[in-house]
Amino acid sequence: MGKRDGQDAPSSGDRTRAALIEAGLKLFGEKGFAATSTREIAARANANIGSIAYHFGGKEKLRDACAGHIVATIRTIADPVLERLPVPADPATAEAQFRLAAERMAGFMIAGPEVQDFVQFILREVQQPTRAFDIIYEGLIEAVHRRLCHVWAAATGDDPDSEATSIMVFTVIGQIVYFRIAREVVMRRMGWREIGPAQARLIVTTALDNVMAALSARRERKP
Amino acid sequence: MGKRDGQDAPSSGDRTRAALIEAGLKLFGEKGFAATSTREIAARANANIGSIAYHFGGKEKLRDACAGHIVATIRTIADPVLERLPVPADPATAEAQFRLAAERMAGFMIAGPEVQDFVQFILREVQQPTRAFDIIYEGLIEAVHRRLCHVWAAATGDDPDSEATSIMVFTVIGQIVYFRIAREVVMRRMGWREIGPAQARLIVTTALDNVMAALSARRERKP
DNA sequence: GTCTATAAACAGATAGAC
DNA sequence: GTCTATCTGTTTATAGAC
Repeated sequence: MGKRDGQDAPSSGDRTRAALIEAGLKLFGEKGFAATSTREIAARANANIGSIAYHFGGKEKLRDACAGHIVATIRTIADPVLERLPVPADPATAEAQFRLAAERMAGFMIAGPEVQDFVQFILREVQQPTRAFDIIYEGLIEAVHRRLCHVWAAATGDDPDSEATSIMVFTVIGQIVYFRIAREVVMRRMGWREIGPAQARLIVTTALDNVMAALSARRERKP
Repeated sequence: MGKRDGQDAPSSGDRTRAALIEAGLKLFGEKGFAATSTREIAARANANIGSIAYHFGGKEKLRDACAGHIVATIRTIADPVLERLPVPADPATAEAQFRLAAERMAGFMIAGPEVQDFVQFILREVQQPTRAFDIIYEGLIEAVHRRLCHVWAAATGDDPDSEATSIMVFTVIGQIVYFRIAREVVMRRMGWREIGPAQARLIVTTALDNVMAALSARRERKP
């Protein structure tokens, strides 16, 4: 049943299971958990209502499974750079790596439509945490933030575990995440009909200018 | 009936109406619109279920009324500085005013428990706009952002209506708003049990350092 | 494993007594 | 204006046929 390793041909049950997770992810992210009915999820997954109880044991446990799927998918891609790549000792190299990481995160958050479902699901959990939040926090958010703290510290000479460094990194993340959360506000105020590549570039450039200005200021203060 | 001016003693109907708005504001902000039942709202307001239909015409229109109440309440306090106070021509004064505005906004967003219900309600609308979002955007968000753009422009010499200025101001707002939205993430990562005055001070100081560094960098580039 | 039928609880809206 | 009773539809969960 696809439980021994990832090489078996997916069984019918596995396919239904995956379709339910995908549908749940999309709908929970789009409309919220309470506003999404199990009927709607089953319909989108081309499955029946009973299958949610059969495969997961209920609506809430489907949400947990969605969180697990997000963590597993992203870590498959990100683990090499998140856990194994050494933090550069040279400040200039660390700065370049921090810049690159911020750019990647911005691309992920603002533009990339492939992972839009992931981002919306995560943001809802961040704003209103459930058990699914624990899964995402422990499996993803903490690792990303910790990594960024160490790279930032290598670039500035600060202590990677200090409160100041942690908060500083959060302000960087905040600048990026805000444009996803307040997407509608930004579009309306700017008169944009979408946040496409051109708009994302302006946003990322501005945010990175801020980050680099803060980084320089911090380095000058402590030379 | 309290419709002629604001000086009449509030009638029984007015009191029920106000209690329903307050309860709706709180519950919609806390749990979300879909997850909140009209029965729950009526119970919290010490009113009956029928009163929501009678006073507002339904659950959705109660949400609109909540948005209207937020706009009216905040503008009563903020209008003098938002609309009537002239933008300072002197860059140094403008900078000080921008700094003060950012501090106020941070206090409002992060600490102030009096308006916590307002903030949570607004953030939900921002993330998933309904008709209530239109009310808040047009009555509040646009005015605040426009004002900040003009003060920023006076401090830097930039064009207040340029895209660059608008986005720059959004990155400032984003740094502050993020700590409210991702409150749980920050608390968990920092090992904080609350974001009280001491924590808020650290956050605001860090964010303002960033803003001031960006402002200086921008001014040096264009002297 | 899939799918249908149904149970039991709950939703929002409304009619009508007071 | 308040409050109760009730209508109509929807919700999740489950039992059981296939």
